[in-house]
Amino acid sequence: MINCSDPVAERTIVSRGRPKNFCRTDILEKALPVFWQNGFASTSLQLLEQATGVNKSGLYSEFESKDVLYTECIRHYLANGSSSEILNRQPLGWQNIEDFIRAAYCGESAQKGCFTVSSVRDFANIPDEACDMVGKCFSDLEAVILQNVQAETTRMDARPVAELIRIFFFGFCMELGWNTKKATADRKVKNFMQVLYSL
Amino acid sequence: MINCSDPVAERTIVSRGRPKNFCRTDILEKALPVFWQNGFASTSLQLLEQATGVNKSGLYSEFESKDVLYTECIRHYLANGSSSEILNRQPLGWQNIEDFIRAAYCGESAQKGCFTVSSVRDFANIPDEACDMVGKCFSDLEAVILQNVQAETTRMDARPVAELIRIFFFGFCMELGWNTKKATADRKVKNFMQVLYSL
DNA sequence: AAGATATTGAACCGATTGGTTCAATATAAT
DNA sequence: ATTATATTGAACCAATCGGTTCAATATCTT
Repeated sequence: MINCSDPVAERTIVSRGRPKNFCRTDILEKALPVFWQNGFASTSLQLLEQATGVNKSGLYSEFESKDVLYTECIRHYLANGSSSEILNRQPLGWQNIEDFIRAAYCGESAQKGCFTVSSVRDFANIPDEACDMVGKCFSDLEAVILQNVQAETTRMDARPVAELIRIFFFGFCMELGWNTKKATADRKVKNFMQVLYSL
Repeated sequence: MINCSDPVAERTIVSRGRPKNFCRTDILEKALPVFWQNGFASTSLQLLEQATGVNKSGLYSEFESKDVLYTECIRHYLANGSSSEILNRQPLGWQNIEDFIRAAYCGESAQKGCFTVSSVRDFANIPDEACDMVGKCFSDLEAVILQNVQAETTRMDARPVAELIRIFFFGFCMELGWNTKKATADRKVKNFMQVLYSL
């Protein structure tokens, strides 16, 4: 069974022997939603085996522990899965902010919200390295939000506005795990943007 | 060792025999911060024994399972621990909103934020009854927030403003588990209230 | 076919999980 | 002292946890 998108692409040299059937990236992308939905502690190796289709032996040949696998999921999400690149689109401004927030529930992903926001609740249980990465992600996020705010004209200082947006985004993502109705989410975003326009 | 505030008070009749050394409420109040900090899955019975000072046998004589203990913690928190009664103070208005948000980190509790908000991340693992109670709590919360908003004069409709406040509160509580500096929290609340005044 | 590599399944490990049972003991009223 | 109740600690239980090891097999190159 071939469940790897392109495992050969990750092989540094063409060697003889049985070719790899899965690659690191595939495992990460299949393990991530499991961590996302269940949280770190409630995600057993059994669940990870089922989700990735890779045996426990295989998982441990690729990752040295469950901790490392989780950390690498975070790293991969930050590098590829998050929607923060939306905030770099030109021109900077409110539209980017709105698109970014909407991406939390309008993407193709089955999971709603933001993996890093959800991971905050696991900070007591996950590796320090994962916490550090998420923390850095948050400050980076506020920085790029700030740039978009500064591109608009506001009566209030841009910095507190950027902070408000980040906090709203946090709460908004949390509620997406709770109330997943798209119409509700649409209304919240629309109202929030109205607030931003008036600041 | 007497670690019960008033166990006798809960006894319906004065019976002979050894008096109770602990009471239900004491256990709930000591177990709650453990659940709060670690989440449901990572809170083992061993941790609960240590925190409550009550043997596993004693815990199971009082609660039929870990699920029930958790559910009762939620119930007790909603009835006694939350700060939502602040929102009923007269006169209704912005001051209540501000006091309520501030209570999330200015109380005497060691835990910052809101237990029910934190519990959202455990929805995949906790009993349905607990989820239902928390869900009802949220709609109740928004209703009473709305009353306070309606007591003020705003250009925007009161309902979206109330919703914004609840979402902000969610995100704010999440960040309290992440950044616990009081000065930071003070600034966030101050800025948010400025936003509310302008709506 | 031979050699090299990838992957699996199963067996195993010690520790811990939530949960049960019960004898022993402590503390009260009678 | 007797009786009734509360509480403990320890011994269990089956199941699961994260983690390791390895023989067997599958799939490639040569």
